[in-house]
Amino acid sequence: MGRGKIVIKRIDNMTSRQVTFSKRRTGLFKKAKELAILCDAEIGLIIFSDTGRLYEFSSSNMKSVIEKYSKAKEENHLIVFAGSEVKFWQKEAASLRQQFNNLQQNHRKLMGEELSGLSVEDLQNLQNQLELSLRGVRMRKEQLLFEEIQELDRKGRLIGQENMELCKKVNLMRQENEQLHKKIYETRGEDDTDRASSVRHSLSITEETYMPIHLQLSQPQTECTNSSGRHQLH
Amino acid sequence: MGRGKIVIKRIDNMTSRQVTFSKRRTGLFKKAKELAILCDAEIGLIIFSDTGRLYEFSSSNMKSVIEKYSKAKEENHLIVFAGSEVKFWQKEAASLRQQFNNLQQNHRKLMGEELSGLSVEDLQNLQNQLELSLRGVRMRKEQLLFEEIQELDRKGRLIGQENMELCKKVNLMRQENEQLHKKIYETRGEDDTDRASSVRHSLSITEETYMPIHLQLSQPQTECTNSSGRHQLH
DNA sequence: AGCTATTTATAAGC
DNA sequence: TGCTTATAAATAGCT
Repeated sequence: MGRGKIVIKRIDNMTSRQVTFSKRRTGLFKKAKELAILCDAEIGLIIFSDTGRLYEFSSSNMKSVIEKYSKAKEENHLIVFAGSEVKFWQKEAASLRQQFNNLQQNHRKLMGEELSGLSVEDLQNLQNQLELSLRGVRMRKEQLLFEEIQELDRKGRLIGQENMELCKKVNLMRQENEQLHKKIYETRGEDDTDRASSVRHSLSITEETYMPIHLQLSQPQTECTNSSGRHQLH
Repeated sequence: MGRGKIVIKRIDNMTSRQVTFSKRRTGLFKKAKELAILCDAEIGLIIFSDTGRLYEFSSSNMKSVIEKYSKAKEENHLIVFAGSEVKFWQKEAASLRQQFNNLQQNHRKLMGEELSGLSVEDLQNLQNQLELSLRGVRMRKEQLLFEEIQELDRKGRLIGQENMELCKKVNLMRQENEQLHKKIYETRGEDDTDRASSVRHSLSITEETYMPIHLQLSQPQTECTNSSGRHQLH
């Protein structure tokens, strides 16, 4: 039906293939619609172009047509596609649930719950495991505490050194100040005594404040990691 | 295209509707096939007649067309039919896997593994839990052992009593025997001395064997009970 | 089912 | 992609 007769065979020319696709697709949809109306049929038509584009027509609604189709088919070769996938995931879920339950049972025992089904031997093994775990946990905790103490100690020393430096500076400055005061006293006589003494006083307070402070942290060499409440770390 | 023009509207006459359905259905299938071949398209066509009969055509295979359709669609309005079930189970499996992993992580910690990410406080909590579990397990074990000992003790006593009874019986029988021997001796004179003495000897051995045995289990009253391999209880 | 007059679809070209 | 048109194809009405 056209200017010339054609043979039904893939059209090689891409452009004319796409043109033909567009025209015939429209025609097909039109005919499908007509059939549905004329004959009261339920139709679902899905077309993927060679470029993967989806075109669809349904006299009612594609979902229901496909569902109806699946139902009509599953009597013969039951649940082809979806079924197998559903089954796979169901099995997966069941297996996971099983694993989970096993682990949970084990876990409960480790938590000291549900011990009623266990023999003395089982209980002994469980106890051994718990003692092992406990040792591991205690070791790890002590390791952490030890490291934290070391760190604090290091910081303490640094601060101490800084304090020393500051003290030295303060002393130097005090000496310098005193010499300056002397000079001022010698050049100006006695009228400025008040001011000089007040400055001196404030300096002496400063001196006290900057004296090195002894930190009460753990002793670096003796390295005792005794954390009985003395250090509130973390 | 026919002897007369028709309007696209449901055909009321059932016979001609069925005839038209048959003719146009054939035509539709033919056109669908042609489109698929000419334009390299993937087509799925599902038709239900008004009587519910299924007719289908697919250029490749209906299952794959529907699957492809579902995939293409699920981005928009999520998975049509089976897809929803699959998705449900996939979610279920994912959730279970998550739960399982969480529990496993917890479990590893209780086993004293993978402690590196924990703070001192976490470790302290873990230690407390383990100590609690350990106490529970030890208590349960001791309870079981205690019960077992009690049971053994009870059985030991029963056997001891049984032994007593047997001893009494043996003594009674021995006395009876001795009296019988006396009688025989008195009536027959001295010719049977040999036989009598031999019987007496065997009896004296038996007497020794059946003496009450002292079990060494826990002392209830004073009821000494000695089960060093001689009684295989339980 | 087959026939065929007629309508409809569409190939080719622009 | 849209329009035109000659022509192939589909099919309505009939048998």
